[in-house]
Amino acid sequence: MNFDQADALNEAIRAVGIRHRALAVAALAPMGIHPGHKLLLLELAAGPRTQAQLATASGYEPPSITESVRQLERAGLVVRRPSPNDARATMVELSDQGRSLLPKLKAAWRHVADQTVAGLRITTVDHVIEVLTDLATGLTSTVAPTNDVPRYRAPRSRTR
Amino acid sequence: MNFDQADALNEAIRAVGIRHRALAVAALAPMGIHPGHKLLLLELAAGPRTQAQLATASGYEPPSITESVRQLERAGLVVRRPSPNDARATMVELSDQGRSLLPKLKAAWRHVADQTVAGLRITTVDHVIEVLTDLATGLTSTVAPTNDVPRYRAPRSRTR
DNA sequence: TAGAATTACTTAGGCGCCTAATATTAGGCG
DNA sequence: CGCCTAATATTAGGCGCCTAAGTAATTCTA
Repeated sequence: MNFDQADALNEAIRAVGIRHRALAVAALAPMGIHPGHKLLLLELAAGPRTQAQLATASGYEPPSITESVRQLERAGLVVRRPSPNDARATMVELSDQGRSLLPKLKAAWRHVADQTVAGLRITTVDHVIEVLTDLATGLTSTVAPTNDVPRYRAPRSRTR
Repeated sequence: MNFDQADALNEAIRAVGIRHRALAVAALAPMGIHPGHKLLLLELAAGPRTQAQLATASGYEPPSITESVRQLERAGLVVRRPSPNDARATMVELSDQGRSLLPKLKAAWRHVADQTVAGLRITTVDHVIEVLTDLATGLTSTVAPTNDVPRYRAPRSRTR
């Protein structure tokens, strides 16, 4: 690939990412949450989860989960309680308030997608989804093996 | 658009953005710079610029430019000097060291693009560029008018 | 030409997410 | 049973970028 093509590709990805995130932030702000929260809430819609499960599902690191869950709890959207099976783990689940927010959340999420494709000139929505999905799965399989370290390494030992 | 389509689109964009950025970070790290710096260096390759011009060209806010230029200066890639025409403005230009880094920088940038499309299964590179460019330009014209405030508002007055 | 508005940049502080390091619990195995 | 390793969660601190608010210089305008 020549430089101009590469630059066009890279910059388009960067621009799309930034703009899309801006749309998501704007759509979710009225509910008092941000894009990272949305992922967790929608995952919790399927049932209670430990924080480790939330980390895997969302792709965020455990410390980020700790903080986000704390924020969601403070907002009253989520409840934390110790796991009955594992004294290390914390179960997180939607509160009634959190559950009642889901429809509005999904509507906002659809709105973001609609806005994202509203300005298309030469392609169709299906087309965009197809290409982006292909790109995303290709990237996931390309990037992941590069750093074949697990996402979260437990401490090697208690030394020092 | 139904929810599953919307979610697929949104998540694909999110995933592509994250992965792509990870690739860019990895490719630029050996040179001691990060993706935000790259934009500035490549803009400066075309000639000296004021920080305000860099802000407009890169899409970053002036305080971010201040910090990034400071880092690039500390790394010896860039030189700052007062503008001869305007005592408020600072001219930024590449140092010899910065200029000599450009070829490696462009190579890394091409490498990122190559990696990005390496995993494609059902589309071609040209296709991806076409779709993403369409999406990016559509988004720019959709998002920008929403908040039709200039990117950087000077203080209204010296009050209080 | 003097005051008001605008522009260039900086400082201060926040936010979302990260890595490193740590405490605690769980489970495999001699 | 007693280790040793792995897993869960947290604290501490960093990074890139942001907004708000401030200073100083310039331009507009009445």
